[in-house]
Amino acid sequence: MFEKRSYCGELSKTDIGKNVILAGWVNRKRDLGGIIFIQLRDITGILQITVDPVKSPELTNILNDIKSEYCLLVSGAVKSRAKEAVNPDMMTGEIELTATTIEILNSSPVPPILVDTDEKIGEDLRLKFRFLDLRREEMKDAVIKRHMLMQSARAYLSSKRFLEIETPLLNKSTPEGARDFLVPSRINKNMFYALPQSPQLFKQILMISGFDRYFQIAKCFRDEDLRNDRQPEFTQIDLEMSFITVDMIIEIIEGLLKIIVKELLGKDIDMPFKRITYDEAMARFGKDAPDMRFGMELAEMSDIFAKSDFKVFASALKDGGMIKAIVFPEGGKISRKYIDEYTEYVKIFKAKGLPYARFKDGAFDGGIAKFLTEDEKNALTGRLKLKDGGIIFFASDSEKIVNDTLGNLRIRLANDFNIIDLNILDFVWVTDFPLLEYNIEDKRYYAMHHPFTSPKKEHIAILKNITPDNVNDIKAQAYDIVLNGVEIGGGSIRISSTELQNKIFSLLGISEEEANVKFSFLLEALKYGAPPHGGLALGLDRILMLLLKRNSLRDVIPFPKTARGQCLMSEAPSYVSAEQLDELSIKTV
RNA sequence: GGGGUGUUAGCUCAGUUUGGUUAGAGUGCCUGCCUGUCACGCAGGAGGUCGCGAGUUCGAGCCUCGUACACCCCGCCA
Repeated sequence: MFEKRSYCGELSKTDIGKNVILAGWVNRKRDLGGIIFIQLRDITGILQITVDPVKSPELTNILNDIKSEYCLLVSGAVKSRAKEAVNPDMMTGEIELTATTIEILNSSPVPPILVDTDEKIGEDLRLKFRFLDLRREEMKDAVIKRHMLMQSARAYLSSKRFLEIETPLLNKSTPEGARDFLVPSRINKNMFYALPQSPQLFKQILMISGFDRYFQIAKCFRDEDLRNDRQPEFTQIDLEMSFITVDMIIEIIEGLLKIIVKELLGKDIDMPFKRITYDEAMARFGKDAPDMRFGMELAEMSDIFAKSDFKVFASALKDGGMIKAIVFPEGGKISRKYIDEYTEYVKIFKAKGLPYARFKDGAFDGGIAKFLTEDEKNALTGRLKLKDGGIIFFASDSEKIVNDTLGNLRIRLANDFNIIDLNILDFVWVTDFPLLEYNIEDKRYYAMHHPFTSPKKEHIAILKNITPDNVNDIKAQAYDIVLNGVEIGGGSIRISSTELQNKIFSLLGISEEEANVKFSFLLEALKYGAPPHGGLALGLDRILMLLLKRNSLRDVIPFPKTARGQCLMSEAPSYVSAEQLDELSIKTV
């Protein structure tokens, strides 16, 4: 029977008259008394099965038993529907199957969540009963699109001479970066493997080994707190190339993203993508992942208010801070209630307040308008290209707080007033990231990307005289790819010289000894004719989330974790037996 | 580590300015009727530890405190 199975969603008018066998689940059953309809669902779609108890009395008993989510094997003839019975909203709405036999392959209790519903089901329930949730159209679509994405990435990269090579999941722990998930070694008492945060070191080794183009659809693990766009285990399309330039990498990735978008959405996207430097992104959008689908850019105001008597501005400047502003054009929509809400909102980013002023009938009004001098008003009007009805929001504080405040407020306003065209796919490269950043509390430098990132050639010289003040002038050959304001990937040209690598380690406060303990195999390998190389990793889950317009990574991962890192279905993580712990020489507290 | 929102029937939610008799709706489920439905329809019915634990009160779904879980945000995520 199963050998000759047809699929519900693949039958059409051309199959009319054929006898077919279908296997699937009961989506809905409609018992009209004299006639019974069963919507049968399989991976491809839904087909209506009709049964006439008068003509098929032998099916009557079985029909009484059949309920939602029963698993059935049905045989019968494909028939065209009468004109008035056609359902235009259904893919198979012109045909139906008149059942001659129905076998119940398995029954089902009343499902706790309805598969065929548009109603929003609580996420905890969906995760607990994921096997039912995955039967829902939305999830099924995500899983299928995920497959399509992976297949088209494999085909494309293979065609560009990339080899798919696996790297170990059981790795050495490296304290730099995110927290590692640790795996105890039974054979080596008191020792631990770490699950990879990314295959970074191994893919560089592969370059040195001469596999000059590598890719992997790689599972990565980071033991950090979760968000709607962050899971403890996630998937990267990871790649690395030898003998390349930043432009070459960018071109290959643009080609990859283009075919992915074409495959999943049937859309053509324009190439090449926009490019913006990190410094410009921070200046204009306040974020290193700018959402450029709308305006309302941040404007520098420090010079205009250099002599301001307004205490908030004056003290911010005196403390070495800055002043920026954004304009929301439809200020009339911003009621007192919104102002209060946003004033509260920006406190999240450590802003002390949210100064604002309205521009109406050629004059400033409300908020801090009364503190503005004529010169300041004129300068504001010009720089912000103020139009009637606009409202200006200011931030004055340290650069970080100012950018965080206005960068996030800008997005918040755009969302609250629906000014973003959600059909746009806005890809942008962010280039020239700083190589290092200085942490005031720890009084040391940290790698912005990772310690193997190459500085721009022309900036290597500055490394000798690095200070917390000029650290930002040293740019890396590092780049992120951003889609609609979300980072979907990043990479860099790597350091291929032992000498430079050691120099960077010393700047990062990693002693030669320490570096040898942590990265000995890479440092050793670099000596043996390491080719210039670089690469990038794309967040597969995030790309899928954005392309399918889902709000969370959990909606594009078949079996995701909750915000506390638990799997509500399998109930991982869990306690383990004393015997297991004994074997590993581990004591719990 | 910190902040916010939520938790009431299987599911999605309402629950009244201000605490007051027997906690409601839609849907699902069960029973009956129904030969062209497609969110079938009609009639009837069952279904509740108001997350959990304390407290205030004559009286708590509602107020207070604690706690668990889910989601969102800050920190964190080279």
